[in-house]
Amino acid sequence: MEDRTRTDSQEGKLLVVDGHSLAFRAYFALPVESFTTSTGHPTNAVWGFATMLADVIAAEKPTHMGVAFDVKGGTFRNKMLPQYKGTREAAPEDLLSQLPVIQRMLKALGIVYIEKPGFEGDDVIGTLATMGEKQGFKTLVLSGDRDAFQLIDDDITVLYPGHHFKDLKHMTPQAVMDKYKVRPDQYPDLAAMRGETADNIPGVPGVGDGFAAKWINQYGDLEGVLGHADEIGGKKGEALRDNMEQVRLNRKVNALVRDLDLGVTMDDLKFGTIHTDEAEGIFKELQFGERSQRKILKGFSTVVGFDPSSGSGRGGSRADKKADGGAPDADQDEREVFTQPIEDRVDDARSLEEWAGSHLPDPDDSARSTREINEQAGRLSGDVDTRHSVGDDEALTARSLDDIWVLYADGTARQGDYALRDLALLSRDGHGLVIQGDSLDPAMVRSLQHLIDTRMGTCVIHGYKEHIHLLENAGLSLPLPVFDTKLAGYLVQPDFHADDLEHAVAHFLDIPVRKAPVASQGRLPLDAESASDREEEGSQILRQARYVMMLTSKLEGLIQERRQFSLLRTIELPTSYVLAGMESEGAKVDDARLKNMHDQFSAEARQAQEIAWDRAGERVNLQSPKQLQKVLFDDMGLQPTHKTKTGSYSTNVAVLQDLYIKSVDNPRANDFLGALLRHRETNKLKQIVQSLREAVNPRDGRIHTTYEQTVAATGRLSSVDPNLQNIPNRNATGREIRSAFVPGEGYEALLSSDYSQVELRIMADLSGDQALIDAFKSGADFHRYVASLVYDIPMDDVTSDQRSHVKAMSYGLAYGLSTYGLAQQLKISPAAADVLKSKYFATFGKVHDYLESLVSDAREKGYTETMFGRRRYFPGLRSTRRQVRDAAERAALNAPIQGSAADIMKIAMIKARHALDQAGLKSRISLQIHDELLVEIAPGEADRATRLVKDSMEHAVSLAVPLDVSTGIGADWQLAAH
DNA sequence: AAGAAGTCGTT
DNA sequence: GACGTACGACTTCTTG
Repeated sequence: MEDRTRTDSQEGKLLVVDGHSLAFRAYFALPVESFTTSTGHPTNAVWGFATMLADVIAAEKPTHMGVAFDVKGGTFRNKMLPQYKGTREAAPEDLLSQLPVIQRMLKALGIVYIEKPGFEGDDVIGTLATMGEKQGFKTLVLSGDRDAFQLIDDDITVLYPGHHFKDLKHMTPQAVMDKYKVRPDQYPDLAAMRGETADNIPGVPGVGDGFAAKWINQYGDLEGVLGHADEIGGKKGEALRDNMEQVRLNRKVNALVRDLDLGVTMDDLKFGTIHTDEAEGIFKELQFGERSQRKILKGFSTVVGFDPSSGSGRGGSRADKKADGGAPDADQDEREVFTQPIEDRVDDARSLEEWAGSHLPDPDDSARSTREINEQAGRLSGDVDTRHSVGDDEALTARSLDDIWVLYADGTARQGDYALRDLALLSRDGHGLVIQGDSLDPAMVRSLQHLIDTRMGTCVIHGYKEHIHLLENAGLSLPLPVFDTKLAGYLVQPDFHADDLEHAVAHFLDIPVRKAPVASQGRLPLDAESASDREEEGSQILRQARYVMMLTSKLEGLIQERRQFSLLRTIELPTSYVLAGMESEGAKVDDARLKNMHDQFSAEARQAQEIAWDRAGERVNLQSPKQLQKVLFDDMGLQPTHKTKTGSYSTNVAVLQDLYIKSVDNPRANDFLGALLRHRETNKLKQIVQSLREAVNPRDGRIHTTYEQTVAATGRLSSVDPNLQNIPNRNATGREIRSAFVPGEGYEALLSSDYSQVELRIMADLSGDQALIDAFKSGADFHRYVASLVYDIPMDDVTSDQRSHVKAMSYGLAYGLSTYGLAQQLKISPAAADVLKSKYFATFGKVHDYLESLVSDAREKGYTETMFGRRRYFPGLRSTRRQVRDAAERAALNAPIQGSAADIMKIAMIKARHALDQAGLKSRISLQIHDELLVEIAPGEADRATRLVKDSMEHAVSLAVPLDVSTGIGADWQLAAH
């Protein structure tokens, strides 16, 4: 915390604390699960309160102090405003029970606390602060209640917790001006108009801080604003006029009383004696860790010169420490381990090696290199047997992660451009090394590479794929690490999305975490950064590395418990390696073709727009659902058919097409709808083409997408920046865009290789339904074959309608499709859909049983599992809300099927990459679109590459049915389709 | 500038 | 009263 202590006045420094608001904030900021005694008593509010107070006292060193509390029973405010704090009164029992404990603790620590019946803590605070000021004290008010802002002036500062409890904002007059654009004394005027959700005080609807401030500055104060309410136009003006009474009332309620008779003098607020025994007794009762106790006592004692070490002699600490004495203990009370690693420095290759020698685990017995990826892939050689393991989890698990180190790199990675900033190496003994990317000379790179190659078997990384890119930028290659906390976190909880490392730590370790400042995101050119900035960054990156270390112990346990180690090491990590390669290489596009398409789509969209505008009689924004609603349903008087989630009338294609058909008698509307539909389509295509063009890296004319490996809850990949997994394919016009994807220089063709009906084949395997298995083994047209079974007619007699109905039914199964949905999709009656479904299940009884069992198992266990042990949890299955439950059931039905398909494709990619490398081919995997691989083919390699890729995919796993892969080769992606 | 809502592209 | 999974991206509109 930076030192903001101003020159203290002669009289001293007074700290006034809003006990309730602070306890309240602490309670909600800290997860109660991780702050509970063994007897089940919550302690999070007490702990947060005590540590924050200790911090503030240590940092500000006040001479006098008082804590104010609210008293049970109403105050004068409730009489004016019955709903006042209506929401807050319902404070959870878990919090209320902690308030007396806090008061006991304060007493033991020699701190005065004050309650005044009929008034709030706020009024006590206002009074104390005023008293202090009058007597010449510098005053600090620690409060999480913004009403306190009105007290601020040159001598009174409010310490206000930011979004993260514990980073306190020093609210000075200037800080209030900066944030709210009004003076502190005007703040209550502003708050009266805005309202206060936390206190259940309604403001003027639609008016926030911004508008309130604007008006106050225009008219001077609240009365000025209300006096001129007539002059304020728009909805907000109207709302203001409608709520003048409420606002006046709010203003009365939020004024703090500053002249209560509390019966205390400043002398009473001096620090008393700390009753160490009593305090420690309370801490013990609360089961605070030893470190917490010391920290709290030390904080409070700053001001009275108390030495914590004298009073708290205690039995020996835990015996599981590492040999080298003073090193931080990795296993200590995790919620308060923020001990910064010891930061070491090296500036040449030799000292780097020495550092590694004395701090990192010993080199592995066999030197590793990127070849390990091949060893890993080697384990996948031959068919992987489905039931259901890609490795021996026991054996892998036996490799303990005790002796590990963390490699953490920081930098930017985007669309094929990668820049390493800093690199941190953190050892288990608490020593950390920070190396600036731009300080790496060739000798250091060589040392570093050697260090990495020989120690990757003990290295933990957070995000292997990203690290491959960053290190690649520095000329370093990165073999498989032993563990990846990002991937592990994803396997443990695939639907949790951590935005960053800090978020993941906060989530998995249940601790409050300081958010990394974003300021370092390259806003300043490097040379403009001061030395201290870089230094700050050094400790920053070590802190991140420390987080990775902390995550490792937690996640390792969870992964072992779930037996997902082989999933992580044999599928996910090698997949990262393959993806990194694909991202670096990118996919070549023919920009001339893209430009052509763009011009064409633009022209068509413009044309359609002209017609639409003409028929509408106004220049409606065709991309604004809101404006379209007005034109269609108000002006033209068409009948809306479908509502959106929020209750407005939908204007999506289905509706527009429906309206189009129904409006044959209304040429104006009909023309408009036709033009609108054409505009929708062409404009969308235009956008897609445009975004592709913008994504082309000028360095190589290629598009480098980023595959997200930890986003899709089912285990699939996703593609961003740009998304290359949703390039149009359904109709001819859109499909044209695929012709812009071409082989790059040195390559002669593209190979498209995709699985046919993987998901259905997985269902056949998992359900063991003999009829379905036979259908696949027959080698006949699958859907036709199934239709002939379902309708009990010869294959030759199956009509195209029957075939497509059965096809839709088959796919619908895996999605938990309702008969209603099926009927809609096939445009048949719900009754007919129902008949189809019964016939289908009569034919494939075991499929039905399997799907049922999937859901009931999930309900029982709480999760589903893929063939390779990828889990997904479904809390929604126990929801009392039907809609939520139904959705969860459908997802639970789909997850193991879609997820197993994803597992299989990942294995296939690893194998294909391995096979291509082994054969010494230049051809390379370019894109993955869930069940399709697009491969860039080098001259003369078409046949061999096709065979290797097809084979890798077909033999990724062996199921009860064969995996069928169809391939095609062409001069562009569209021509490669088959 | 950020977020919500609506729409639509893929598998 | 809704009614197929899983995503990413674009635009508008509102709010700040």
